Amino acid sequence: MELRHLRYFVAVAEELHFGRAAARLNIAQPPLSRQIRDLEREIGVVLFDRTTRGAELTAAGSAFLSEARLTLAQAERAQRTAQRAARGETGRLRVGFVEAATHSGVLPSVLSFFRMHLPSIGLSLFEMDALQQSDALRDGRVDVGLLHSPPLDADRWLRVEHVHTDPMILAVPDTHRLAGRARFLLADLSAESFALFPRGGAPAMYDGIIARCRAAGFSPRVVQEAAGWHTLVSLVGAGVGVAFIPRSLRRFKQEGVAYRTVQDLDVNVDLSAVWKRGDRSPVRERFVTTLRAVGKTRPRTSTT
Amino acid sequence: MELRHLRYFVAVAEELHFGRAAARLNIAQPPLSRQIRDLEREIGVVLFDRTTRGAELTAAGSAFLSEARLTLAQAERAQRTAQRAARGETGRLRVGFVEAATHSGVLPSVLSFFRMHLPSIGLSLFEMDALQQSDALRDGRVDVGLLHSPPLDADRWLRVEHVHTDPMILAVPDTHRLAGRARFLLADLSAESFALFPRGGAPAMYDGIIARCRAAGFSPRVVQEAAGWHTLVSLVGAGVGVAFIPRSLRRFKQEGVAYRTVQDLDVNVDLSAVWKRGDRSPVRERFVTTLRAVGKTRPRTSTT
DNA sequence: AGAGGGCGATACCGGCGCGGTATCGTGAGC
DNA sequence: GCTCACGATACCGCGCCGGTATCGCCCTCT
Repeated sequence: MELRHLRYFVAVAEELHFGRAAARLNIAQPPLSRQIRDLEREIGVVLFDRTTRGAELTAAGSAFLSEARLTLAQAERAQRTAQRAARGETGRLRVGFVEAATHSGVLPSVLSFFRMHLPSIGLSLFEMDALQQSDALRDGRVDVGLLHSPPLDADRWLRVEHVHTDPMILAVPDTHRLAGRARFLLADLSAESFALFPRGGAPAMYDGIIARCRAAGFSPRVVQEAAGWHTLVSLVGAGVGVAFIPRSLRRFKQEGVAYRTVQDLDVNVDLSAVWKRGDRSPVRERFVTTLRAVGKTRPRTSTT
Repeated sequence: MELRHLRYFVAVAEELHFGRAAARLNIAQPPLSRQIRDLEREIGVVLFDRTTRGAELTAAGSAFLSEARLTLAQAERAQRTAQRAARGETGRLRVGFVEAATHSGVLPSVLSFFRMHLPSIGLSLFEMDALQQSDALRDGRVDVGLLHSPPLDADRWLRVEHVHTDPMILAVPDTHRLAGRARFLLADLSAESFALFPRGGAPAMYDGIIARCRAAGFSPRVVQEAAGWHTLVSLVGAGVGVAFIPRSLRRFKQEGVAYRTVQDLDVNVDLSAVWKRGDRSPVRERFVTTLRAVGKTRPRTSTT
């Protein structure tokens, strides 16, 4: 039995007339008669009572008709589903992301876009640091990662695309002498205590900060390491010292903490998407495309 | 797209290996590769990533797989449904019947048999007299009728099959002189008042009764006509007179009514099934077959 | 009652497509 | 670097689908 038989059968069942059905199917009447006969022989059931003025459904034919319609509809749906999946309009995507993907507004924007325009895509979100993302990508536990700086061997097996940039600013206790000054330079921080993220999470950014400080004539005294930007801000609020944080965190108001721009810092917090080389998943491509569009529009709203 | 494509696709998706899938399908590998390629071209979607060690599903292929399985299952179900309908194991049957079909036990037996062995057949029951059944059959409102005597023109367009026979007995008020006698003859009723069913409902039976009475030397004095055996019994209970009823109604105990056998009455209440000539409905055939079987076994329990 | 028309079935033919064999291209593993 | 395994490609033959011509039947109309 083939779908052709079902299509022909439904046509005859609807017309109750072999000639008209054949015309509708753009074939001649004799082949149609033969196909119906073959169908009847194959399933071993007489589907039509042939009369001299047309054809009428037998009880079995009637039962078969509704099931045949369902089958054709299901075949149609199968085709459409595959096409939608190929266009990345349906499916599932597992995303690993660092905290900054959230408060930079990038991830929330993408999520709301997907919920709005691609509701039949299921997004699974996993907050993890850069190393965890690397492992998860390798093991196939996530399809795409959002992190600050890609692993060192990224070129070998990953594709990386820069998505978003946030300038670094300084968080200081609001009782701190610098909180009272409108503008100051990196060199003014030479005597401060710093809370800083561990180098492993984003080596390039870490090294960039250290290099700028050395250029300003000092080596920062790190009194506390902590992963997570919010944690750093909390440490500043607790009086541990000052901390470099992405500018988008300014929206996070913390008791006892003021945010200040360091004029000559010139270090950025980058956000990049990474995925396996050769991954042609349309949903992943759709996700990255959306990230790209969001990265273009986001900065105006999130960094002002 | 044909079911063949889906069958082949599912095989490859399950084996993830064109060669093994081809072996399972009992075809060679190259035609299989071509069919899959044709399928991909037709729906415009790449379903497999071919590698040198086999094949793996793309995201779209994965989405297509489950839908393709559903389609094949639905096609299978369509076929089985038609076959079951052809064997009369599923479908709907509309039955017209006279009251006696119920209390003779014939209809209840068939109903319980269907409920037990053919639960997926829907039976619709319509109590109606012989004339109504004739019209309903003609209009296609019912598929089969159960009545006492078929319409006069039955041979032209109906098939009739005798199903059940019940001897006629007499219902008398229990205060009646005859109620005290163990045995009596038809001639003993010559002076009685009779409640009788209208001739239209069962002409043959009516005429039979009249003829037997005349043969016994009298013409019955009908004081009340009424359709429905239960109604006749009620009239007897009300003292209107005596009435001929089918023996199976003895089970119906009515205040003030006694049932007696008239030794030389020898009139039967027949029950016949009727349906349209040329109706090949398997469910109807199944119904009549069951009636036949029940008619064989019923008499022992219902008429004793 | 006979002729005609409409319908599905049958007979037969031609071309396409399915499935076959032979072979190639390629990537992985020893 | 050779070999092996796998899918792709090339080409062929036959079966099946769809075509035209025609038949047989039954209903209708005159």
